Parts: sequence; structure tokens; C-alpha cells
Amino acid sequence: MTQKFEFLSKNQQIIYDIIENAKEPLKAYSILYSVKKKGIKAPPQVYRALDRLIKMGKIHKIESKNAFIACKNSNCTISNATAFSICDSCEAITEISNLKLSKYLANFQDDTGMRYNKYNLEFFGLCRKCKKNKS
Amino acid sequence: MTQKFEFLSKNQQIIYDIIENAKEPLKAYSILYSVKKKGIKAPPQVYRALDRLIKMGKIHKIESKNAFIACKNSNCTISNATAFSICDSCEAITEISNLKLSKYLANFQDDTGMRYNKYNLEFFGLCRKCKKNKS
DNA sequence: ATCGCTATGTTATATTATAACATATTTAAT
DNA sequence: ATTAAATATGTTATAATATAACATAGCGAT
Repeated sequence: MTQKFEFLSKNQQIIYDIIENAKEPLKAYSILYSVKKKGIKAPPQVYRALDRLIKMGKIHKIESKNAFIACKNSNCTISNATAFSICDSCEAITEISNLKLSKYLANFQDDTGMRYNKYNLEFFGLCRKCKKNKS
Repeated sequence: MTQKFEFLSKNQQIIYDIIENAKEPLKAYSILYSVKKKGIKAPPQVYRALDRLIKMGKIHKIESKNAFIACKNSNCTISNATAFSICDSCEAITEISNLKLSKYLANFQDDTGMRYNKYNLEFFGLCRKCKKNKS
């Protein structure tokens, strides 16, 4: 069961399925709880699968929430360019796929000349629903 | 000792000074260790000060590292727009102040029409030093 | 002077993540 | 087929990060 890029190992598949079917980003320990019935019993099993799914670009970590979300870009094979929209009120989180934005950031160079091979961007605000409810 | 925006309380000042004088971002528990001699003994005291310093814009949290860094924009009063450059090798972290970038991101609108009042961007790559050492 | 607010102090505990080691499975070379 | 190397899994314990909950103290306005 050694791993080609395209294939997921047993635990990886179990954990990916749960994240993929979730309506919101999931926390590691909530995943752990969900997979206990499938025989995955300990944190390292979950974290190992998460780490590898991230490296493969199948999921992303929302750093500000310590939560994990499936990648919606079907062609995303390496998670080196991520942007998320996060509602401060209802915590709804969606991945932003915006070609202009990703091009802009992929090509960004700072004053030091340092070149980047990866970025993560998290936007915060109120989603439409929550904006309405407030007014 | 009630708090105007400009003034720091005792604990806030102690903790800000340490972060400000550090050469690299500091972790909460390393700060806690440093301030034990000053009478700050428990995590909540540190985390409360950190939270408030963040709200005031005096420091920022590097989400991917759980570390805290002083804001270098002398005029930054609210930490609603942050961008960092992180070296994957030596972990050197610097805040990016780039007017073009901040304007671009402040004005960014996604397809849903959601408007953002805050963002955090973290770029990863190799800094010049580390790039040289590798070649 | 006392009420409300902010800040501080303190203990305990929750949450997130990894170290370290053992076993098993797969792959690929011989 | 046999075996070595690499990958994946299982397991226990613990490290690292963060917050809940409650108590006390200081300030600032009426």
C-alpha cells in the first residue's frame, strides 16, 4: 500500500472522506472522535493522515482555527497557494478561488527580493447572512 | 489604571517590552518563562496581555507558528491587515510593509460580494541567507 | 462611598500536537 | 520467492498551547 501521489492509504481515505463530507472545517479531535468506530484510536493516527493529506493538497489547514477543510480545487495537487474567507460571526469558511488573486500573490516579491513558494491568506469579515441579521 | 488606547497596563507593558526586544517571534510559554521573575506566574496573565496587545495592534500573532511579534508599523493601531515573510529553513520572520500589497488586499472582493475588514497573509520560502547556503 | 469597569491573580483543566517505540505492510531489487 | 528499504499503522505517554472559572484589587465617575 505504498503511496503514489494519487492514492490514499486506508487511514488517509477514512479521514479524507470525513473532511470532504463535512459542511464545515473539522478539528483534529472531532475527527478522532468520528473515526473511533473505524478503529482509529489515537491522535498520532489522525495527525499523520492530516499531515499527508495536506502535503498532497487534498486538504488545507485553517491556521487561525486549527481546523481542516477539503480542497475544492479539483486540480490542486500541492497546497502551496491558499486563500480563505472566514465569517467572524457564524464561522463559515470557504476557500477562495480567484485567478487574479492567486496570480498576484504567486508573483509577489517583497523589497528584499525574497521569492516565495507558498502562501496562506485568511480574510475575515461578515458573510452576507450575518451582515443582514445585524442590520 | 483604566485603559486609553495609547497606554499599556503593567502586565501589558512588561510583555510588550519582551516581545519588542526579541530578535524573533516569541511563544507564549517562553514569554511566561521570561516574566516569572517579574511576578507574572500563570498562563492566563500572559494570554490576556497578548490578546489585548493584538487588539491594540501593538503585536501580531504568526498563526502558523503560534508565535508573537511586535508590529513594526509605528502607525499600526489595529492589526487588521498583516503580511509576513517566513523562511522555511531558519524560521526568520519579518512583517511585510508593502503599500501596493496592502491596498490590493484591502480592496479585494471575492465573487460572493463579501467584504473583508481584516486579513492575515503568510508567505513561505527561503530567505537570501538560506538560499545561498543551499547552493 | 459605592458602583461599575478594567485589570490582575490563581487553580484547574481543556485543547492541540508530537515523541518514541513497536509492528505490519508494500515495493522493488536481487 | 526472499529480503531490504520504505511506508504505513498501532500504541502509550507526554509536550505544548490555550481557556474556564472564580476571587481580589484598583481606578474613575457619579
